[in-house]
Amino acid sequence: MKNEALLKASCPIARSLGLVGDSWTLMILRDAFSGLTRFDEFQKSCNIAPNILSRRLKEMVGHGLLERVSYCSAPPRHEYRLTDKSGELRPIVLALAAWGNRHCVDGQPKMQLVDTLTGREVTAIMVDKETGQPLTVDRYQMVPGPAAGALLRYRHDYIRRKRAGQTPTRFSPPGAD
Amino acid sequence: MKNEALLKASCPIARSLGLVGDSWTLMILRDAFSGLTRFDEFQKSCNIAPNILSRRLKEMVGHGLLERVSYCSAPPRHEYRLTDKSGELRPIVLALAAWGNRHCVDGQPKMQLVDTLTGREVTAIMVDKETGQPLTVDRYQMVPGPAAGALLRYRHDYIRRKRAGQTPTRFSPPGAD
DNA sequence: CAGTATCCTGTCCGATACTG
DNA sequence: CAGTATCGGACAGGATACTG
Repeated sequence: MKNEALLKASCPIARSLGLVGDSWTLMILRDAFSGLTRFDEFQKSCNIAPNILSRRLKEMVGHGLLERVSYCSAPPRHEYRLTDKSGELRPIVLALAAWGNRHCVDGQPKMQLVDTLTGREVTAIMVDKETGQPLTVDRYQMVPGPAAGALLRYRHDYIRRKRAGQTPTRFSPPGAD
Repeated sequence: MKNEALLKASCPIARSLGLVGDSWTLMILRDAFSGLTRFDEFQKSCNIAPNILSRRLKEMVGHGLLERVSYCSAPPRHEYRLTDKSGELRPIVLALAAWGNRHCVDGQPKMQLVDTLTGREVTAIMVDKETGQPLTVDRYQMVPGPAAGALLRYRHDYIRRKRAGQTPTRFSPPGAD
């Protein structure tokens, strides 16, 4: 899937994936969340080729996921810092780690989320900020917003008909969206 | 990054990315979460080439993310259903959508998470299941677990020294992990 | 409909060498 | 250290045609 195509998509998930739907990017963010900031730290921790890392870091800076900050003038040295934008991805990456521990690891976990105040291992869940309720399928759903395009609306309608049991003719959304 | 390499990695995030660190996979899951189940539904909704979709669906079934269920015998027809494993990714994908709405969309949101009981738009946050506290950086952190390998431990130690101000020699972890 | 089979192209990536 | 430059191979992805 082309990155640029995703970035222009109408669905917010698709657009997000255009920015962070790449394994290297997420691996770099993982390291940044744990405190790494420098080129060779990322390179060795991720075990990524320097040219690839260079390209990725530039893209991420360009997308506002990292900030390139000089911390030494002679010789010139930079570090890559998280931004507010990428900082907000931290819970998502943590959730992915927890999911991986449950489903992709055999035996004991290799990394785990803890409450540093108590040392207790933490189970993270997503909740409605207002009510504190977990985001169950029956109650919480994505629906087309005010700016939704034709494809999004069509899909939502189609699914409602499908759920109602009237499996409709077939899925034939209007042109591009 | 090779998928197989990620799947064998020691870090749970890397392993998760080996399964779902691909844009098409996440796009298909997005559609599955919203209720689509059939080949042509995915194909048209994602606008993905049929051969690619076919490959992806097989991989996902092989990885336990989807289940292929026959719902009609003549002619033979199948649908792809979410599993428990992939169902647990739903909050993560929702969180990604919310992040995308905040940071990757200009103007009004195209899709939004609502409480279907009230119609109110929902802000989703990750919390500690026990305490209900949001996962702030200062209090909640990933640490090496009982089965952590050498690289994971080295990185964690290195970062602690780095945080303590004693920026140590440099990042040179032990060999593979 | 629900896919499979081919072919072709782009590009992502890894390896390596080089530089201020 | 913190990158850049170059090169070749593997593979993902798009288009298209075909089938039960």
